[in-house]
Amino acid sequence: MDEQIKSKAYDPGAIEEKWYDFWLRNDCFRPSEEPSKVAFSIVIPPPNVTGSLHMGHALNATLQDVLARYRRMKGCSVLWLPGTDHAGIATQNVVEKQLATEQINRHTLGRDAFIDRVWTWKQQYGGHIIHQLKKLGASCDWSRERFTLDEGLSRAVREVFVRLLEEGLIYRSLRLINWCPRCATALSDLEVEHEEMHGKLTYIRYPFEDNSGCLVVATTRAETMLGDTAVAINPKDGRYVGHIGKMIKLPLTGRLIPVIADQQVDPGFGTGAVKVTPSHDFNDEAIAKRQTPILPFITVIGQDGRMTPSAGARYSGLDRYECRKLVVADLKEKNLIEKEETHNHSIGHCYRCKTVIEPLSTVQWYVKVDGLASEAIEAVKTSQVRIIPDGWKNSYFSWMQDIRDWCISRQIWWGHQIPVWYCPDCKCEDGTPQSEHIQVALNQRINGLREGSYRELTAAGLTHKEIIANAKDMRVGIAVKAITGLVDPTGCPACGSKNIVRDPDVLDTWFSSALWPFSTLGWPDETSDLKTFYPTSVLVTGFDILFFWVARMIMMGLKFMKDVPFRDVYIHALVRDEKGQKMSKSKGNVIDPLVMIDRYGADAFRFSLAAFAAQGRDIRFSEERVEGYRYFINKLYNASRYINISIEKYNDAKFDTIEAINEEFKRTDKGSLNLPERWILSRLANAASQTAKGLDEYRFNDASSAIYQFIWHELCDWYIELSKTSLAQGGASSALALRSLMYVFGHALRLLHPFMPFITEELWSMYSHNGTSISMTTYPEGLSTDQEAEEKMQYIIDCISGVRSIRGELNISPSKYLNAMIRTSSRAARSNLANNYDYIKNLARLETLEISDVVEKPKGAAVSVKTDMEIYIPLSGLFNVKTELERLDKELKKTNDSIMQTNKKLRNEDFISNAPKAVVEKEKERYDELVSKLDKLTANIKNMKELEG
RNA sequence: GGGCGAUUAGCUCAGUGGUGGAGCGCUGCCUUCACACGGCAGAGGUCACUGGUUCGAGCCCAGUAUCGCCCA
Repeated sequence: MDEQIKSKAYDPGAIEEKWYDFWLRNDCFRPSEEPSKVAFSIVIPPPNVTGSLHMGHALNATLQDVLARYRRMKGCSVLWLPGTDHAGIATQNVVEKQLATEQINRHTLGRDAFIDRVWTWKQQYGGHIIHQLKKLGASCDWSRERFTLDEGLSRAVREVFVRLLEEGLIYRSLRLINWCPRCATALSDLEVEHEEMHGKLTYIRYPFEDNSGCLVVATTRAETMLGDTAVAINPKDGRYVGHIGKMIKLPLTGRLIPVIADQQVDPGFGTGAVKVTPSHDFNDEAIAKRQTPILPFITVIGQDGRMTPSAGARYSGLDRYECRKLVVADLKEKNLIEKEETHNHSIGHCYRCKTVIEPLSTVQWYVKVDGLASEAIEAVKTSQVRIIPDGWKNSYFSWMQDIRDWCISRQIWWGHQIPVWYCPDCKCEDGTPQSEHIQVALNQRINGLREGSYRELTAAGLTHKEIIANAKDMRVGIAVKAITGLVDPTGCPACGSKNIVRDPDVLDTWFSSALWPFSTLGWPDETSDLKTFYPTSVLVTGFDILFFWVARMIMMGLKFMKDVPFRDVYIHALVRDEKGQKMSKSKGNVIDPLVMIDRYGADAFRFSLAAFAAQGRDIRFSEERVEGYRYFINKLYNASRYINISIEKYNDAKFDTIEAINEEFKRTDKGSLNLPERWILSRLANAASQTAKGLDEYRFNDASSAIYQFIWHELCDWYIELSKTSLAQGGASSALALRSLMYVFGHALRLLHPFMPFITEELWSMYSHNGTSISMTTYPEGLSTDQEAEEKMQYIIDCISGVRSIRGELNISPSKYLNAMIRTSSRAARSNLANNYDYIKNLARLETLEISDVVEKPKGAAVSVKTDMEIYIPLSGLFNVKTELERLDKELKKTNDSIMQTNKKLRNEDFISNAPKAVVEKEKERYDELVSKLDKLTANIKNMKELEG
């Protein structure tokens, strides 16, 4: 026997790596080439290349692996494609921090050198998370691993961008966007998190130009008043209508601004008069654009979050919050502050760095999404894409229905640079040279200039090359025509100039992620992978990226593949700590999956995650549960030990292979088996169908609990105990029990394999079998249940439990063997009991057992009353009659309550006439059984009382 | 402000109109021959509240309360 099996406790650490290597060596994770097999594919939600495995990834990967292994065993050609995304802002941040320790920044380094640095970093540290997935047992096809900045994926991005641009679905626009002053880039609406903050509402007096008094406006951002270009009131607000058209002399600046009317002004907010800062507030921008002519935009806060020269000399250069304090102080001094109130309002923060975002007016690239979105809505409405659980459909629809155009340009360097060039030598439509609209900031002062338009720089003597080499940033006005193409242009197609400049921005990382389900399969080439595996079968992900990613993949898939990217979307819960709080580094409540694996083994950890994965919103993760499943594994391990030990002890000849035994059972007439074997085979069939059903419906908790219940509470608690009797009998009985153990246990291992790949492989390897790996075997299906065996066995179990119950409640030691008498009037029941005589005797620990329809009630016997069975245990003098009476009384009361309940139903004519016939019949049967039980209990209590008396 | 969800045993949670479940914890007995990471037996419930629909409601509907999430 294997040395390891002699140990009483299972040690996961010792074997997991061994089996993972084994699977890789045997190519277990590659899709099968057999054309007859049904394709099943999953693309992994690409984790951030800077990331390391957290609980969310672990849950996500576990569920995918369970599905992948399950489908593989079901005979599919399974592709689970792994990879990472380049995480533009996050990765750039990491490398910039590294540079800062060397006292340099990306501008001193230059764009190309900086990008080289990021690649170097990526080779060294990136994708760490991918290797961590292996610890979890993930059965990804590593030969197909992808990265969003790979050559192939970049080609897909280029193709999509160019086509959308040519179709007019990608365009540039000057408008307010969410700007993160720390990351120094634009963000999409989704990348802004709104958070309720305590703030102050400052009431400022705005004097009329004609000295006819003041209008009081309320604001939470006093510093923006420097950029006000109007005061707005609601045209229906009687308090103010008379003021419309009057001019206000804006304090601290002296600028004259009008009082205007706008429908959207809420008369209930503040004083009902609001200041309008079109350059720094989304609502104000809308108000400004509704006016004719539109209101002026004055930008007083710059991209660095500091005040611009337009804010006035006193404030220019100040941080926006410093400036707020100074503005309020200055206004106070002039007695222009009416009051300050505390005020809660929600403020947008950068989702990466949590800096308060600043709405800024800039030119950015957008995807026009309304058309794409309506098709994507249709795909879900018609169930071309199923969202599971379908409660998420509502969120999806409501977001998609009022979706706004997607800002895709980012002012960073790490990512897919926008494939657009501009020609400074051409003219705009209005006749101005395009070079005037190309604004360049230089790294250093050259020829006396630090920045200027391309035209100014060339006028100052700079060459095109010098400009490109020293450009720190470049902003191109929307009047300038975009040049694009699938290959980089070498000159301007209109004028032939070679002096073209490339748009410096890169695309939002989610732009490339949106293409993931087809770009990873080789698109735009028509590869065989694409043909075989697209659309993918299921996407497994968390709801936090439903909009960021899932919705966008559906849009892009429909647009470019003319088909949905996946048939099913299974949305799993978020993992929280046991108090229900989000795990975060700052709270210090993060549980590291690798620590869990280290402590309890990957199998126990995976099983916990699957068992936790009920279809809900969140999971409260508890380490205790993991520990519990480690105990389960130990139980399984010891069951295997028992079987191994038994094979050695009772089978001198070489034991058959698992496959041979499976074949043998296929041919065996079930009627020839003993009851325990028939029963456990039936229960196995039940467990197999429950487990498969759970997995088919993405009910991972149901699937895992079905197999758990079967292995522990049916196989171990009952069948293994029953088998000891058979084994001890020797001969045919023993041989049959051994084979049954092997058959059932082998099936249980296969059912469990998708959840617990390591232990099942380890145990599988200890038995003789033909194939290489359990992961290459087939998933049990088509097993049949045996109703008769289940009923008969239940009767035996009730009988054994009845004896144990008496023993337990009267505190009789298991070491004491008892004498029992069973009375039942049913001949079939008596024959069932007689046929299973030894099992009952051994499991109930009986010295003698008498079965009859006319048992004389012994004096001083404890009794257990079942529906059509009474069990007597003569214990004269060994037990307290009073205790026993109490026990019976309790049972009597319970039975009585049930009778009342049932009787009430049966007396109800509406129930009899309206309920389904089967339900009524069942209820009647139940009533009869209960009454019979009550009679017996009453008789026994009477008997007992006589004894007492 | 709009929307979604939750409320079931001490705790964490399943529950699909027809006899309320699991894991952990708790109590008692037991070193029993695969496993004390174990076995056996038990205790523990106003299914948040109020109404309604139904022969029948933890489940469906309406409202209330509390908590949570998403969007603005």
